[in-house]
Amino acid sequence: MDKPQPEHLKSAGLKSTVPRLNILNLFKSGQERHMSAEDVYKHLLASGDDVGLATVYRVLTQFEQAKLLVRHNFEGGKSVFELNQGKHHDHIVCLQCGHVEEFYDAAIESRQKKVASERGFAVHDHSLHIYADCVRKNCPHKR
Amino acid sequence: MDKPQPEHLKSAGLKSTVPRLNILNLFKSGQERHMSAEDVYKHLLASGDDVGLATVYRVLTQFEQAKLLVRHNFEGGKSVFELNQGKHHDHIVCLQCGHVEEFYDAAIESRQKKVASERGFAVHDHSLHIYADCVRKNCPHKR
DNA sequence: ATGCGAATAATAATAGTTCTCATTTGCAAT
DNA sequence: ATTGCAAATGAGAACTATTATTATTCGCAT
Repeated sequence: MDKPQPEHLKSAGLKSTVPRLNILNLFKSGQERHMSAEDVYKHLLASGDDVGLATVYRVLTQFEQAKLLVRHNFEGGKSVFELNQGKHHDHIVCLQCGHVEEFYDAAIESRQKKVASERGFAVHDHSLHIYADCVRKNCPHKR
Repeated sequence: MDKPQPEHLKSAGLKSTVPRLNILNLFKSGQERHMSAEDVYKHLLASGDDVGLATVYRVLTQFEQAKLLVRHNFEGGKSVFELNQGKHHDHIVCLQCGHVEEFYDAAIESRQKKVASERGFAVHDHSLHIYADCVRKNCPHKR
């Protein structure tokens, strides 16, 4: 269906290889927005692309450095990645079903900058995760 | 020097044992505010208290559940604990020296609640970590 | 087509944490 | 004070996520 798009890899200084294209396309396909290394590995195997788990880890890290992906460290120890679409956002994670919802709040962002600069810090980065339950009895995000 | 204070353990429904008292007192001593399991383990061994690493992990988790301690998952994968002193706060972590500074911003807190409730989530918890550099050339928080 | 440096796959190794289970301990009831 | 027993501990094995090692393979400029 969708052809590989090596331009993004080349412009990131990465030579275009089969595993890299497969991983990038998996994220671009939009099937699942947030995936761990294990998730990516399983998706690729399931769709017949033979790949090594170590390669998945390496490529995800490279993509993070190339700013193609963003890494998140949610509770639970494992890193989760998502396509970097330019617009920063924070996350609400449902503790019942694991569903991740994104949000952006300008007021929160600007207060953070203020707090940090008042204390003499130059902000690199931040992570804001709200851990919550879907309110309704039948959690709408069952997996 | 400082006597054990079993009241806190009892009221948390935990029977007062030697390792638990030692760990609680270590945090209360205030020497170091933020410690990983490994940190706690080393401190205890260094002060002559023989303890098992598995016990440290177990007790830290129990103390978290009993709300005696708060767990933080900063970048880097390992959990860090601090004494729960009632007042919630967020953290700025200096990427140069690892120093952790605490802050509280009412505006950020209330915006978070608003964002979550608008989306039908009941907030359990949140974590906000700002990763930054101390602005000055000579980072004031050298370790 | 071919050669070389980079990338890969398989596997071993590591770090952080949890589990298992035999032994010990806290403490309530004698 | 002793005893009994459930709960807690310690030692090490096991587990999970991730990184390192290395021989083989691949992308791509020539």
